[in-house]
Amino acid sequence: MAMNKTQHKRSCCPVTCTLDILGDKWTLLIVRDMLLGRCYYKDFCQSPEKIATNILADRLSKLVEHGIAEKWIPDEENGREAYRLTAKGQSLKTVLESVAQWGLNNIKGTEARLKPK
Amino acid sequence: MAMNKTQHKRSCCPVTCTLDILGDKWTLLIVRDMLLGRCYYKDFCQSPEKIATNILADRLSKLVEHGIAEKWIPDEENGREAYRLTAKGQSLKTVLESVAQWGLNNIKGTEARLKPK
DNA sequence: CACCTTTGCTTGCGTTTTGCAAGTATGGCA
DNA sequence: TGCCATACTTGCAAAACGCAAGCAAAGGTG
Repeated sequence: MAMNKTQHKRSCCPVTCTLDILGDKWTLLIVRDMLLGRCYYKDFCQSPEKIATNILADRLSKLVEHGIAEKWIPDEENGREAYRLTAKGQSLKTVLESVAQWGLNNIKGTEARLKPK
Repeated sequence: MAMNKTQHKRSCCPVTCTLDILGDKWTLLIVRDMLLGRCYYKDFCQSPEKIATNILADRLSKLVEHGIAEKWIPDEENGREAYRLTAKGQSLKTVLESVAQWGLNNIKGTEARLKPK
């Protein structure tokens, strides 16, 4: 999948710059899952939207690259690698909440169903 | 440009459904411009991000199709067609504000420079 | 400790979307 | 009536996406 070439900034508008990082159909869904406490690659694959694995790998590396997420090893019995949000990533919670609220108010058939893991 | 086939809903999550409509690099910028009072095709073309005209036409038609924007004729001396947000579109203001605030807080070099027209 | 399964990716390839340039149709104005 | 600005559409190459398959490494099992 495409790697990061030095990316052109379309403008200095904060909306534009945020969209340059988060403006696609998948990135915020991964952030959503992380906010719900999911952290393993497998967890993201199993979300109901069924992201393709190449897209997932690409978005995770970009989230890390932008300092929104980071890799770490949870202290559980198995020492598998995982991902979690940085403070910068955690601060996306307000964005996610406003997006979710707009969807609930304006799109019929939506439902806040996902539960923290 | 690709017209709307009956679109598959990835899940009932309000974040997902919102991203199915707004999740790309351009749509929210058009909404931003409309919130700032811009309404003519030309106005959107002249924003600093320099959207391509085929993308703009496509996004405008999708915004209208989703009931976020509508065409209307302003009562000015010239009777040109224009676009404006519906109530549903206006309610995206909170989303835009949270996105803009996150950008201002987390991306260096961003600046809220655009002024209402 | 050999083998099997799960996990976390990468690769290939056909389809869709994007970006850029050029072309066209329509309305307003002189 | 002719010109110019506006509001698009069209064509095409390049990039991104979506799907299936493959693969390496870690863990668990007998």
